[in-house]
Amino acid sequence: MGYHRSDVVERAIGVLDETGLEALSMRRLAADLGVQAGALYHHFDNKAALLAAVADEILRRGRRPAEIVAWDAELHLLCVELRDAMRRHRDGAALIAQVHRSDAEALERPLRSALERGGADDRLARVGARSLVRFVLSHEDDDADDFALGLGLLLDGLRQRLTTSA
Amino acid sequence: MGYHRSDVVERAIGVLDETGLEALSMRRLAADLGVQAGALYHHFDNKAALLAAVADEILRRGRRPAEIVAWDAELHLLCVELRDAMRRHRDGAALIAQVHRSDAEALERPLRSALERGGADDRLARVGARSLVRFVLSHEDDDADDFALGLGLLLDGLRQRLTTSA
DNA sequence: ACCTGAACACCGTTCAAGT
DNA sequence: ACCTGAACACCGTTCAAGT
Repeated sequence: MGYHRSDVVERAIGVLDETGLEALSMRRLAADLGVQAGALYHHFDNKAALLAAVADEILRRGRRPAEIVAWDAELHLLCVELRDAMRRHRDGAALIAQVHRSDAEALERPLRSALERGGADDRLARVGARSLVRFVLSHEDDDADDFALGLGLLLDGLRQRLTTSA
Repeated sequence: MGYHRSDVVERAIGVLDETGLEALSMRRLAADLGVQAGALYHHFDNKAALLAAVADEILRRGRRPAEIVAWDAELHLLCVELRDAMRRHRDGAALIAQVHRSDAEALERPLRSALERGGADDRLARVGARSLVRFVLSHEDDDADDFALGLGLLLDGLRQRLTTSA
């Protein structure tokens, strides 16, 4: 009766939604799966690796199909996509923020690409992508209008530096 | 031989600097003070209250004298002050961010005042202050130039909404 | 008033031993 | 290959009992 890595991840998402990030312990998850806590270490090096896999899966499920839009509209879409994905699960933002701390690259790359497409140099692309991702991760609880307003501040700041009056 | 609330806070800051937030446990702190862990609960309701007192003290020590400057310069100064205070201690940003989650008001109030002075309505003042505080708290590790650039994005976005072409 | 000692109900992680 | 059982080294919090 094989149970696989993906089963662990799915059950972890279940525990997350039911009881929150704080209660998502290796022991609790193992009990939920009907195994000893130690057994999980055959599938994941440690808890951080498990949480990274959970965050990955949540983001994967939230991915939208590619569209061809202007660079600033693309940034907006990517931020909304991230926000929606993390809000689909209890403590989703806290989880993704935690994982993001040790792997910022994955989350920021698509935003950096959009910024470079908009004419940003390396530094502005890096700083802009980072600011946007962190903005989204830290505003999970805000209502949609406040989120849009705050995001607009950053996007306007970026437009001001990138728009070649045309 | 009385030891007081303030002694606990000061030793907690010591432990923070020496070993980081993760190692700052009630047990570790108590051992450092030469008492049992339970004794700390005579001075603080729980760990969260202790951490709040520590964050308070760190911010208090970082406070600058009041100056009379333009609203946007004030925002800049407040953000730099917060950044400097939190960077003075190991995991300072993580600690202050944690405390900020359950008491956003205290940290955001001075920024909101500056924004209102600049002509912001309630909503823009609230959203702007929140975005700025969260920006600062999430960029502890960045170098000063990247911080200034990211902060500039937000400030420009705010100026664009508040400057009455004069 | 303040503290000890001891308990309660947890953690993440490791690892010999089993199948 | 995968899991159990048990251990190791921790947590935050409570509370009767002591001074």
